[in-house]
Amino acid sequence: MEILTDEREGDISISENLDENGFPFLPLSPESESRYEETDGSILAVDGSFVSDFYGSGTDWSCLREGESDQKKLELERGTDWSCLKEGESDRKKLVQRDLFQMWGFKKRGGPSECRVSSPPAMKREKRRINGHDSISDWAGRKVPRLGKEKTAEHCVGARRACPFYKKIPGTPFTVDAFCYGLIEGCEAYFLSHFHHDHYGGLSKRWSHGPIYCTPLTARLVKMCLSVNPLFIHPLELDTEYVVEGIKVTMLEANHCPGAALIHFRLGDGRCYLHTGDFRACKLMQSHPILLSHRVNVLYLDTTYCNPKYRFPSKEDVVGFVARITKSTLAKQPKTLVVVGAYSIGKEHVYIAISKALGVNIYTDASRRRILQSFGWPELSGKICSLGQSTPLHVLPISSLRPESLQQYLKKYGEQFTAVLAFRPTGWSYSEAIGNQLDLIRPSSKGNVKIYGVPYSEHSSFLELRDFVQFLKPDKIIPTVNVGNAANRDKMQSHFREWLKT
DNA sequence: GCGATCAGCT
DNA sequence: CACAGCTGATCGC
Repeated sequence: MEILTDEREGDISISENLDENGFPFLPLSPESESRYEETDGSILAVDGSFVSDFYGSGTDWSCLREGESDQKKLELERGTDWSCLKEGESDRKKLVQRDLFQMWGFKKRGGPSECRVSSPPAMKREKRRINGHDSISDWAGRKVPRLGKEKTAEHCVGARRACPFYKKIPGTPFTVDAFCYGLIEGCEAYFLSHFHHDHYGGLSKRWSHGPIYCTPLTARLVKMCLSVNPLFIHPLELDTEYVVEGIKVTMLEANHCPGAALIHFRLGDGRCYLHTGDFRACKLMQSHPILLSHRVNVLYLDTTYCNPKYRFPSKEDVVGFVARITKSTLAKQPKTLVVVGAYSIGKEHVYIAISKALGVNIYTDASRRRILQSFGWPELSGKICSLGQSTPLHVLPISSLRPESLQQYLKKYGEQFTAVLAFRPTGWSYSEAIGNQLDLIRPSSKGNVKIYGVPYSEHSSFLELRDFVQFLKPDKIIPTVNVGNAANRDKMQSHFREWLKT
C-alpha cells in the first residue's frame, strides 16, 4: 500500500484515476467504494471495480523472470541472422527479480535518475508550462496531457512519457505497440501488432532501441513506409510458434487490417497471455489450435466498441449491401463514379467486392498503389490501375469524402462521369435505430454527390467481444482502449464480470 | 530543406 | 463521440 500512497503525492495526476503511466490509482478516500487489503506484499481488492479487479489479480506476479544465463539470447526456430542484435546489447538490461509494479514501469518517483527521459527539448518544455496554472506537471516539471482517452496515449502526446503498464507483458522482456517511449528499460523485443499510425507511432529510420517483431506483411510496410533499418525487423509468420527470448510466441490472424495479428505468448511456467492488438473477433478464431490447446490466463483486449449500443452487421453483410447499392445505382446512372474512402490500410474488401461485382479495376494514387501492391494479394494486385479514366471505381483518403471535395474531384473527369456515389466505411457509421438493418441506411446527398456511411467495422462489436471472451474464459482481462476514463473502465469491467459468471 | 513533434481538427 | 488519421506550425539538424 505504501508504494501506491506515495504515488498520490503531489500534483501528478494526468486523469482522474490514472497516473502518467496510465496506471489506475487506488481510491483512498473514505467515501471510496473500493477496499483493499495487504497480504504478504500483494494488494487484494474486496469489491469489484476496475481497479480492484486490476490489482487483485490473484496471481503471484513477483519474481517474474530469472536472470538469464549466458545461453543464446535468441532462439528463433527459423533461421535468421541475429548478429545485428549484438550491437547495443549492453544498453539492454535484464529483468531480474522484479515485482509487478516495476515490471509495468510503476516505480517510486525518486528524482531525475529514475526518469528515462531522453533529453526532451528544454525550451519546448518551458513553453508549454507558461500557459497554465491549472496545467498538470509531472515531477520533472513537464506538462503532461490528460489521458482523456486511450488515443491520447497511443499517439504519444507528450512523448517520452513512461510506457503505460498495459503495453508491457509481465514475465517477459516484451512490449506491444510501444515505440514512442524511447528506450524502454528491460524491453528486449518490441512487438508491433499492425501497421496503423496509433500503434507504430515513434518508429522511423532512426529507430535503434531494439528488435521489432511483427507479421511479414507488416514488416514490409515498416521497411517501405518508415524506412526502419531492416536489421531490426523480424517477421514472424502467422500460425507458427517461435521462441523469442525464451518465450513461445505465435501470431494469429486478427481480422483487422492486412498484416494485423493477435499475439499469443506462452511462458516457461505455462502461463499464456493473448494481446489482441486491434481485432475483430469471429467464430473462426475459436477453432485456432493454440487457443484450443492452451487456456489464456491474461487477455489484453481491444475494447474499442465494448458497449452494448455497438451492434453492427458482419463485414460480409456490409460488403454485400455496398455491392447491391453500387450495381443498382450504375444501372440507373451509368456515368456514376464510385468512390470508396480508406485510411492507409484497411477496408480493402469493400472495394475488392465492388470491383468483383462490377467487373472493373480499382484506381488509386501512386502511394496507395505501392502499399496495396506490397500486400502480395494476387486478387488485388491484378485489379489495381494507375489511370483514373480507365475505371469507375476509385479509392480516396477518407478525409476527402466531403461533398465539396468530391464535386471538385468529379470535375477532373469532365463528361466521363457525371455523378459520385461514395462509401465511407467505418464502425462509427452505426446508428442505434439502424442497428443491423442495412436497408435502413440513407445516404447524404448534395447535388450530384451521394455519400453512404456504412458500418463496416474492423473492430469487434459488443456481442462479438462477449462471445470471444466467453470462449477464452481468461482469468483476467486488461482493456487497452477507452481506459482513460474511470467510468468507462468500471463499466467494461462489469461487463467482463457478467460475461465470465459461472 | 527535411524530418520529427505537437496542437487542433475531423 | 472518434475509427485512424490529417494539416499546419514549429523546432532541430
